[in-house]
Amino acid sequence: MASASSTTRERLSRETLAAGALALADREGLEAVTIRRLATDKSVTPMALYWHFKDKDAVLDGIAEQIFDSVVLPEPSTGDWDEQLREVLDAVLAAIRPHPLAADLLAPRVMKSVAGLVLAERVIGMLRRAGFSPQQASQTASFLLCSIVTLVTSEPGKQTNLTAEDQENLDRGKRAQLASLDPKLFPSLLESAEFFLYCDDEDTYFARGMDFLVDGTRGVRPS
Amino acid sequence: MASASSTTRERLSRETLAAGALALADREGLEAVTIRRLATDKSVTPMALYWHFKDKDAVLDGIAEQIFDSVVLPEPSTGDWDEQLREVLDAVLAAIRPHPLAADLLAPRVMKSVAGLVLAERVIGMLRRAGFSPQQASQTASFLLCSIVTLVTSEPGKQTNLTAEDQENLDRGKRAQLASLDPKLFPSLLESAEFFLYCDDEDTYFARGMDFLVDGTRGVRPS
DNA sequence: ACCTGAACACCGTTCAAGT
DNA sequence: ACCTGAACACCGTTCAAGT
Repeated sequence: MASASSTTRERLSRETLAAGALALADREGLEAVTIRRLATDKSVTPMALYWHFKDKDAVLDGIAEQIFDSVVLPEPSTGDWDEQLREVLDAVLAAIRPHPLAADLLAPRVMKSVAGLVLAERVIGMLRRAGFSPQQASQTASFLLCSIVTLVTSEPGKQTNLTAEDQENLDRGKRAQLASLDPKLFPSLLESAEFFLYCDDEDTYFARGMDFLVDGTRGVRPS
Repeated sequence: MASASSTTRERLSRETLAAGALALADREGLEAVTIRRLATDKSVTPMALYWHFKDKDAVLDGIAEQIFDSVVLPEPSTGDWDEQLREVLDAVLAAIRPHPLAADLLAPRVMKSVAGLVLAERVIGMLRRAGFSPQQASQTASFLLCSIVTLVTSEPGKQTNLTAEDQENLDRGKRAQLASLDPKLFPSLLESAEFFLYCDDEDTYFARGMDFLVDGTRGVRPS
């Protein structure tokens, strides 16, 4: 009977659809996230999604929301303001790192999920207590989130979702293009050529990024 | 006769098409930049564009190239490395600021135009002389460019291209959403609410952003 | 060299209708 | 409440053909 069929489709829900969308983005990139693709993946008609989401942008909101939900904010510590900032930024980075292909959705959507709001409140509050004005605090907080996204999305070698051989071909092409440059005109570029293609130590890459952000924040801190 | 007609179409060229594409992006955003739209704007068939550009991505490359071309790099000065860095970053910012709706194209395309390569060489060279390793120099340079783009694209109130009234409606909605938050839970967010919607002084906003970037770079500088 | 015409395989979305 | 069918207005792109 129908109930025994292994292909019976379970009911759709906002949550399972959003989870499917995030998984798809992680595997194939944001361009692959389309209403029609999502529908066929769930063996359903495209229009079925419109019951659960207002439009495609709401689906993307759902992806972002899941990532914000995965941020585990540390307990407020007793350290200096810059140590506390570092701990929170580390938590955000940890949540975003698994999703380099979806991270671009986050910055414009902080205010559209409660987890995003909680995160923003946390960072802005910390900056306020560190002496920032409301305006500076909100601007700095938003810049910090954007920067973490930038670190994740522009890590050398991580911006793509190709097969190993396609990746190799693309790398070979870039290497050739760089190698064809005049060494008199582009000495530093040629010297660093390899490091545009891959990142040999991700952890120190991100650690340095975090150092940069905390130092930068210290630099613009009033008085 | 036809030669006297004011509507005679002049010959297409890669340059005029790319200029039209940039102007369109500036006016209506990147989503408006489509092969078909560009074609009808130039009173031509969509397929005509494929003579001048390999595909749509090449059109976007053309937009990015124009912005990179508009960067006027300062003469190498005799100041400290951080002063020189600041001067170059200011030049990049000045070139990107007029194009908030197209700026997202830049970061992945630095290596695809000569102006981009020249810019990258300049920054990486400066960082090398300041003591950065080739790897750190290239990573920092790429992060700096991304950050300038971030400053421009995420300036409060500038992420959109709506009519004045649509903008007001949207702002009213956001204000209402923020105002509905629990003041016990989101005190700092409510305090800064206005500053998510507009930026009262763009110049100091950008100046502080540049301070942040130079201080951050100082912070991660070796030894 | 430069452009057109017709066609294909995709999109998001609306609206009425089914259960 | 939840999903389908048919239709519309868009995309990018290929391929053969015109001048």
